[in-house]
Amino acid sequence: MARMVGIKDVARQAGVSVGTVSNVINRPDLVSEQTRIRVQAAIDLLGFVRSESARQLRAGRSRIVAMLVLDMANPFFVQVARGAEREARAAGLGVMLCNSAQDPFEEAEYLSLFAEQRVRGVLVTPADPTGANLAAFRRREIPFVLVDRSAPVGECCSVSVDDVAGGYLAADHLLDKGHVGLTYVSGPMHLAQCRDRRTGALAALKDRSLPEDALTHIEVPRLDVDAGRDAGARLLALSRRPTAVFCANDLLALGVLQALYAADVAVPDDVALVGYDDIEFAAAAAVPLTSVRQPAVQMGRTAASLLLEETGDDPDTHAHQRVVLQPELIARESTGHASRP
Amino acid sequence: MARMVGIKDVARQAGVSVGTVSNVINRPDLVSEQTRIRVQAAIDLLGFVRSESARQLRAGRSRIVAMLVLDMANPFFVQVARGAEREARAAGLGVMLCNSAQDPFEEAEYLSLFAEQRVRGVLVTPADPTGANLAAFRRREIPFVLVDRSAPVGECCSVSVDDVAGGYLAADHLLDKGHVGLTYVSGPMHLAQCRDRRTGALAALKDRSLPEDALTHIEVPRLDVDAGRDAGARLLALSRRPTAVFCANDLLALGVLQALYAADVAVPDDVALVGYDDIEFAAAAAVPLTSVRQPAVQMGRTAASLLLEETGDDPDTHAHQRVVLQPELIARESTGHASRP
DNA sequence: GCGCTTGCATGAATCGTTTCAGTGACGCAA
DNA sequence: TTGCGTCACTGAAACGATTCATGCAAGCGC
Repeated sequence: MARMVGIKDVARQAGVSVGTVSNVINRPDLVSEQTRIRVQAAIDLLGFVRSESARQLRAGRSRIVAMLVLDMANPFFVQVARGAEREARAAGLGVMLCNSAQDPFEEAEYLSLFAEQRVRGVLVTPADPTGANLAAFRRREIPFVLVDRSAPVGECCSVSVDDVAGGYLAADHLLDKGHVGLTYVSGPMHLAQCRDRRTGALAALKDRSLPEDALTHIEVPRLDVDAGRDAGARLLALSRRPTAVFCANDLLALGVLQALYAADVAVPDDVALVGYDDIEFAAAAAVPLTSVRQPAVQMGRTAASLLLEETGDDPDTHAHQRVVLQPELIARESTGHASRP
Repeated sequence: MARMVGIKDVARQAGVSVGTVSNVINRPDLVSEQTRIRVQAAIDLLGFVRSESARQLRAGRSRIVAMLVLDMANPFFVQVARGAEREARAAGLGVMLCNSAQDPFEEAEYLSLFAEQRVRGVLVTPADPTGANLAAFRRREIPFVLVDRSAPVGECCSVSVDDVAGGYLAADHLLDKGHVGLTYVSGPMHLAQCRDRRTGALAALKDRSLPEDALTHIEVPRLDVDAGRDAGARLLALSRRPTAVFCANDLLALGVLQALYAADVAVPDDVALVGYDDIEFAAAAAVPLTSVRQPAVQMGRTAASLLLEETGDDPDTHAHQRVVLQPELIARESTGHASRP
């Protein structure tokens, strides 16, 4: 590979100093029109591309923000990423998207990669339940924003969706349809997500004076379609099969739906089903899925813009914020049409 | 933000020269055990993180490979990315994943970002049908590998899947089931993908001495679920509704499936349906989808390893390769069980 | 004791930018 | 003419690592 052409080569070619070339690129108003044109011509002729590493070495930080998500196989996170990416790119920053796959070790690896890269900041949905990775990261003083998690106190910015409200919406909708009990299918309860949605569902029961045990609970170890199929099988094996099911996530719901279909249990006539996230595939399921929509794109956008503010030119005006967005119920066929007494 | 601690600070703290610190980090065997320990202690004490920009400024290239995919909302590409990521990370390289969203302009933006970053290389599924973006990129002499496309000649490496074979598999399977004609639902025919799969389907017809017009064709502008729904509506409106449908992509197939379901057309009894890619949601559809599986993860892995070879320590031993992987048919319920006469 | 090798450590040069104090040249007012 | 300000440009220092020629000391054989 031939030696890279640098700013010096351009300067020689155009017959000016390196400083002038730099000015043409970064502050063209300081340069006379005629020199500007000459330098620009030299740049084009030589095919000069400025070295980002050199400029960030000087600047002390890079023009990249990193994003670390839990599960790229879940379209929900892809949406969040899309929102964040759009916002960051509008501000002229590159986005480095990475997948921790819920593995705290991978997460740690990536965080130290980001530290070495001196990224501008990080958008992260933490995978490590102990918080040790983030604590270590905080020491490096690289700004980060929690995504889809709410921050403990005012230690950092966070953007999340009100999961209690979402759980309430889902349960309330099912109760509206006339069901008097429901089953909650969730992932591990050490996830705040899963806990909060259950809390919301319980609140909906309480508001109708239904007892707490009107909510049965099936817990599976992961939040994907396979786990949903297992949950479906367990549902079908219950002595009293529920008439209403609320899943902590659309992937689970799709798995449950498939298990029910395979067992010839009709949705929504025999069992009504509600998912969570409103991913595209929820609407596209053979029985379109009622789901709690999270403003995923907006979450990504907001997170990115908080990060941009925190890492902006006057950093001290920034106060950490805790943004909580509201979910919305999207009713579709999986919870049926008529209400039953 | 306090000044970053640099290698000089570590050197002072440990009472050695900067060169020695660098050696401790990069070639520990050149340093005596006792100095090594002392330096390591200083590193830990000060929380030193080496600056990647400085080292890549010296080294002339970065330790990041970029990956630019067409559509991150398609789980197929997410799988490919996962394979590539795993391979690259095993070699100690970071992966920067970006989404061109099929927009040639976005693609160009990203490619110049990569050039400025002096990335080690790029894995790319091109979005620009004219090839102008890549041609411009080639001039910068940054190695790249085409993913899910086959390279024109020996100009660069490429990894793709044999789409003609895939189309053949799909059509052959439907014909096996007793159908004597089929409809092909595809995206824009300027995509090689869509063309080749059709070619394969035609070959299958020919092998059974069926006429070419036994294949009808519905073309939609994009390859997503929405477009699939449209295609489904158009299918239903046909005067002679087909008994077998082959979609160029699972997203299309899911859309078609949903449209059929909404119109009370039974799958597979009234219409048999085959998708392409075998994404997770294909198996999870209410009628599990027969699909042509592409070895997505392997494609990513292979592409990454070709890139690693090309950018390795002795580059001249590298000859561009054109790897073509074979697809596989996964039969599920959407094409039914029994054969019909 | 001398020359030789070996093992460790040093410190300056280097990578490609940005930035900033300085240098001329020029016009204008005193 | 001198002094001053403005404009366009220059050239060198800095950023933080890696690398390499060099130095120094100790060990070894003769």
